[in-house]
Amino acid sequence: MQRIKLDVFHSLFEKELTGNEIDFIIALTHLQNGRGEAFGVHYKEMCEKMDISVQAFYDCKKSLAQKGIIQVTKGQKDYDIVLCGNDFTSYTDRDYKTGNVPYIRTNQKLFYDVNWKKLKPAQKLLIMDLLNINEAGKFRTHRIKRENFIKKYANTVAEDGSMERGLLNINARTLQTYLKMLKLYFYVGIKDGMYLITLRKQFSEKVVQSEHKQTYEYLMKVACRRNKIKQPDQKEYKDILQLLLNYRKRLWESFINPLDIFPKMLLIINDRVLNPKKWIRRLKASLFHKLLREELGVA
DNA sequence: TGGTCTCATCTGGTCTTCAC
DNA sequence: GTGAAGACCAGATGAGACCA
Repeated sequence: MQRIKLDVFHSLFEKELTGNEIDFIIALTHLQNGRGEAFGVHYKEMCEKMDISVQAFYDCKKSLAQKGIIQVTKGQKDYDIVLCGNDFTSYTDRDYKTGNVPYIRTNQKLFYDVNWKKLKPAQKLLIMDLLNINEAGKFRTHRIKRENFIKKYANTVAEDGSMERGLLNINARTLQTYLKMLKLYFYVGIKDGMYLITLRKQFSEKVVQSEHKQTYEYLMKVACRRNKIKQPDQKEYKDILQLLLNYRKRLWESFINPLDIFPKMLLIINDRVLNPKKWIRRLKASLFHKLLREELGVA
C-alpha cells in the first residue's frame, strides 16, 4: 500500500524530521500492508533502497521510534515496523470510489527522482503538501494568495507582535528561496498577487502499477529469507504469489499473517527430519494452499 | 567441538551543511 | 561568519554460521 494517510502526514510537520527520516517513512509505505505494517524490514535492503549508510538506517529507526512515528519489533534478522496510524482497513471500496479516503500516494515518480534525495526536510514536506492539494483538485492549478501562502508555511509576526508558527517553522525569506526548488516539480507562477502552482505531469505518474503485487512480492522475499529458502523453485514461487493475490481480500479481512504459514509448510515437508539444520528448505504451493485455506477457515 | 569468519548493531568522534 | 544539527566513518563487540 504505497500511501500515507493525510492525518499521519499532517502530524509529521510537528516532529522536526530529518531528510533521511522522511525518506525512511516513504520507503516504509512501499513495504507496508493495509494496516501500516511492514514485516521483515532488513537494514541492507533499506540502505540500498534509500541509498543511505548503515548508520543512517539505525539512526532513522531509533529516532522515528522515539518520536512515536513507528513501532519496531525485532525479528530474527530483520524488523517488523508499524507506521503508527497508517491503517486503511476501516475504509471500504465505496469510500475509495467516492473519494472519502484522504491520503497521499507515494508511488509517484516524484519520490524516485534523483533530485528528491538532495532536498531539505522542510522542502520535502512542502512538496508533499502541495502534491496532495494538486491531487485533491484533480491536478488543476492551485491558487493561493501570496500572503496566505507565506502565512501557512512560514513563521510570521502577528498584529500583537507575537510569533505565529507556520507549518514548516522557517522564516519567510527561506520560504522564498524554496520557490526556486519547487519549480523542479511544479509550474509556479504569480498573477495579481496569487501564486499559481501546478504539478508537472511527468512526476504524477505511477512507478508501480499494481501495489498489491508489489506488497506480496516483498512478502515472498521476506518469507524466503526468514525461512532460509535460498533458491526457491520459480514455479512454486509464482504459484504461491498468485495464491496470496487471489486470497487478498480474505487476508485483508482476517488478522492472519501469511508469513506464519511458511514455517508450518517447512515443518510438514520435513516431518521425518528432527534436526532443522538438515531440513530441505523449499516451497510447495499445493501444501501452502491447503494451510492457507485452513487458516482462513475456508472449507 | 572449537576456532575462525562474517554479519549485525552500536558508540563516539569528525566532517559537512545550512539557517540565521 | 557561526553555531547547531545532520550525515557519515571507523572501530568495537557480540552472535551466529561455517568448516575442519
